[in-house]
Order: sequence, then C-alpha cells, then structure tokens
Amino acid sequence: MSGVRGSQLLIPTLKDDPTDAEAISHKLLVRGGFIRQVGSGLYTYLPLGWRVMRRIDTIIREEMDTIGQEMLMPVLNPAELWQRTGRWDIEQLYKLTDSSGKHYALAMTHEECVTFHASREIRSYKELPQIWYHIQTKERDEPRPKSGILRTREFIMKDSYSLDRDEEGLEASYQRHIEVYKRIYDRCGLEYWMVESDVGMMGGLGAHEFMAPSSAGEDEVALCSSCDYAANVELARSRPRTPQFPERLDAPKQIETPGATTIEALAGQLGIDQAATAKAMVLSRDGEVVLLLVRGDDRMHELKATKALGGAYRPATPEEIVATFGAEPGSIGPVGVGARVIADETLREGQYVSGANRTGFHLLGVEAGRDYSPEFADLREVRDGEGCPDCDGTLRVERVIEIGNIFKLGTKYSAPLNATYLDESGQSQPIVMGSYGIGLARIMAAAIEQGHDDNGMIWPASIAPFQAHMVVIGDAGSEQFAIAEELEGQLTAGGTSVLFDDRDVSPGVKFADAELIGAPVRLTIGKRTVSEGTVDLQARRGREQISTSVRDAPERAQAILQEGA
RNA sequence: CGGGACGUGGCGCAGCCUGGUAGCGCACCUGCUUUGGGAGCAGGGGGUCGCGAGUUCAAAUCUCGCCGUCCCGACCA
Repeated sequence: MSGVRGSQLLIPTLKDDPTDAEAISHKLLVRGGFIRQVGSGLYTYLPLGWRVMRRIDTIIREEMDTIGQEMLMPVLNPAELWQRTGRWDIEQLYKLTDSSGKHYALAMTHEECVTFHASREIRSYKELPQIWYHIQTKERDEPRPKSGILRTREFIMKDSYSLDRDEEGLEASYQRHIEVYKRIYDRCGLEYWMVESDVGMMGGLGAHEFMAPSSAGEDEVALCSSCDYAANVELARSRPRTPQFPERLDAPKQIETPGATTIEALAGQLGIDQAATAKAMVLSRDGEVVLLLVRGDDRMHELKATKALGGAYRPATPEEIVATFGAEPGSIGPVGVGARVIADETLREGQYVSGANRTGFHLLGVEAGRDYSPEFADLREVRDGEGCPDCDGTLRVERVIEIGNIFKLGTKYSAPLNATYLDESGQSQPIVMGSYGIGLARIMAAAIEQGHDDNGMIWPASIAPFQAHMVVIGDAGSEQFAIAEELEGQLTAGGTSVLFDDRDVSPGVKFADAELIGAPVRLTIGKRTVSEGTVDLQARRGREQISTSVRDAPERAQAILQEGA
C-alpha cells in the first residue's frame, strides 16, 4: 500500500466561493474539489468527495453487519408494488413508463421491495427475526433541492428493515438499531442527539431521528437542560408560563375594542397579559371552515395543526370568515359558533379574552367547557427557554441536520403486501416491521458544518479523504522527495492514508489546498527540515506547527490522528 | 406551487440604466527565472453575452415569451 500522489489526483480547488452556495458545507465541498453540480439537486462526487463517502459507507457497513445482512435491491420498481401500498400517488415518487407501456417507480425507499421479498421468502416464525439492509441510490422528485448535498433529488442511503413476529420483537430490533446508529455516528466523529420524531402521515407506532446540530439544518429540536427529554419541535411539548389572569367572571362580558385586531393591540388596549388572551385562526379544510385557538402569546405550529385537522388546510378567506362568524377577522372567537373548534391544551384551564364574533368587540372571561366546548389538541409551537414537560428543567431549541431516522412501521406494509408467517399454532400472522435510514451525504455535510474554520474543512480522522497530507517542497529526485517517500511508506504501512502532494505548484498553493481539503494531520518536508533532519507536523484543528525528527514523525502523526477521532 | 434574485470564456465579476459588435482578475498554454504561505516577466489561446421572437440601420444592452440555477415560503414517505 502506498499513498496517493497529488500530481495523479484530480484536485480542482477553487479560490472563490461558488455564487450559488449558501451553506458552509456546500461552499467548501465545491471549493475543495469534492463535488460538482450536474443539475438542480444532482451532484457528482469527485475523487476526494467519493473517498469520504466510501469511508462513511465502510463504517456503516461494518456496524450494520453486526446486526443485519446486506443485500441489494433495484432502484427501478414495478408500479404494482407501490399501488398496493397506496404510495404510488406520492408526488415525490418518480414514475416512468418503459417502451412496452409498463409503469415503474424509481424507489425513494424500499419498504415495498423488502416486504415483497418477505412475503415470498418468510414462511415460519422460526425464520424471524430478520434484519436486511442495503446501501443504494434513492430518487425523490424534491420540490426544492437545497444546501448542496443536504437535500438532493438523488442520494445514497443506507436503509434497513426489521422483520419480527410481534411488537416485542420489533422493540428489540429497534433497540439494536439505536445502538448501532450511535456507534456509527460516534465513529464518524459527529455531535448528535437522538430525538422523538413525528411518524409522518404513514402512521406507525413511533419514530426517532438522529440530529446533528448545525445552523444549516432544516429541522429544530427541543432539548432539556436537565433530563433526557429531546424531541423534534414538530411534536415537542413544553410547560408554558402561567398567564396573569384578570379577575374571574361568572359569565363572559362583552366589551368594545375598537381597532384591536391583533393580540398585541388587544392586550395593550385592555392592559392585560397577552397570555391571557385566546388567538383565533380560521382555516379551511376540504371546504369546511374550522376555528383553531391558541394562547395569545403562542404561535400555532403548522404540522401540529395539520395533524389535528386530519390533513392539509389553507387559511380561510375574509369572505368565508364573515359568512361563518358574522364578524371580521380580528374579532373572531369560539363562543356560540356553529363551526368545528379546536383549542390548544393550554386553554383547558383559565379564562381568556377572545373575539365576540361582532366586529370591534371582544369577550372577557371566556372559559372552555363552560362557554364553549372545543376539541383539544397540541397546537402550539415550543419556544426556547420554556419549561421541560418531564422535569423542572428548561428547554432549548436547536437547529439540526437530520442524519438518520428510525420508524416502527408495524404492519403498515406487511398487511397490504401479504407478508405473513405461521405461528406455533399454525395461524397466519402479519410480519411486524421497522425501517431505518441513514443518508451518507448528510453525514458528510454535517461533519463539515461541525468541523471547519476560515481556511477550510477539518475532518475527523475516521472519514477524512486522507488522514495525512504531505506537503513536499522540492522536485522528484531531491533529498526532500526521498525523505518524503520514506515517510510515506512508514505511514501507509501503519494504516494511515496519505496524500503525497508532489504537484508542481508553489508551496503557498499546497498549504492553502491542504487546509481547504482538511486532512487531520499535515507533514511538511522542505529543504530546511531536511538540513535539520526534521519534519514539520501540524494538526489541522487549530494547533501550532511542531518540528519533529524524521524518525519520530510517523508515530507523532499517529498520535494526532488518535486524538482526532 | 407562491415570492425574490441571478444567467456575459473554466471560476469570480464589470459592461446593460443612456443600443454602435465584449472587458477585468484568477485559471489555462509556451519560454525563462523562481520554490516554506495562493510567484515574477514576456508571449499566447479561449466567449454566436442561457434560448427564441420582436423593436432598430445596429441588441450583451430595449420589449415579450421560454429555459436554467439559487434564496425565502409551501412541501419533505
């Protein structure tokens, strides 16, 4: 084994940030010559980028092999499989027709395919449990690819599927995945959290996500400072502060509130706490007008509202509002209305100011249960600094990149695709399934988002494209070159991957590229070090350059790599 | 799908408002010098200005349409 020569490697680094890149990982990957864009949401991994992907791939494979069996399923799937599970109509699913008129889907994930195989190959409880996985290209017609490789239309995913006889078995497979996932992310040198997540429209029995903190992320999670509560804000709960209620009333009292059409104006005019008001939002779901209420100081969370309503909605038009409530927006409330009313859980107790359904008027002392009878649901968005729902701690809200997810599917797929087994008594039972995904490129991007400085990337040793970057100042045939080759041999013999930069460019270019590419350790061999019998060694992560003897250099380089994950 | 921006040698940009046939930096090629922080000098190559119509004697520049890319939002099994 030997290192890779810089003169033989495609290293198309750029001095300037690409115009259309926003995320740091996107900028650095393009600048460092790791990726190039082919079209919207479509990227080529150049040699440097692909080296990183392969190292991530290897880590995932090594860990997954401890619990599952690797296989490979096709990207192209017959339409029928997707029609049977009802997923054929998903907009993000690419559909195509072959020359004979048959319809196909480009798989966005492989529940259908796995379940198809399970239905044909699994006969008996004696063959369960199973965990099958593959690492393969996924296709999704993303409405809006973004942030470089963070959201693309084609990407490589490790997806695994557990087959169990019952929920107890599923729970065990789920736990085994959690342990394996933690080892994978630990080995990749990422900071991450496991959080409760929404099961999505596919139902299911529960789900978690693995989230890497980064400002480039698309999701937000709520984390408790003192216990292990951690949840995606899509379903996070919290203890809101207690409002300062005005004096209790035996019945609602109508008051004139001219021009007070916002909570801020209303609370200001009445001189009360915004949290002592109820904010009304009028929505339309399938043409039905529905009134949603949250506390005045809260914001409605759109996904929570969607779940409460049972599907997609739109804001009602002013005409619909006037027709339904007999008053204009800004004076709408729940008392005496014919429409469906859904109130946030915070409104169960206490008396709130709400619209009177008479333009320019509000009601004081409105009480759920007494004055109106809503459905209750969790509708409010959790905010940074609120109390933890499980303990006395405080929640903080952090932006994150989703680097993996795990779902308890139950029989969602096995039922429609007839994946069953015979139990001890000869009864046919549906297989209980789980599905588990990791996006390789997300790991790569998250590692950069979490490890970079002004000069470039700072890779964890475990997934770096090269672990050691040798800057050789001198031509082939020089004394520097000979010493560098000797060091290269020792490093590679010790299992270290080496980029031997022998390019015919100035030293400044080599140093700049070394920092951009971000190998965790850099060795510099020049005339000066040769005359002293030394090598200059530098850890990429903010460390001073040290001078060491040629003999000690490999060992000291190894030591730096050990520290760097 | 709604909103915004952009599209000019490989990359980053200027020129457009006020029409007159394209320029700068980097990169690239050749030669010489240089070699511990994105080298110097000299010479050189490369662009039907995203595409299509229109206005005009004349369009990178004005008008209309389309396409592409990015950003915000919606969406994200």
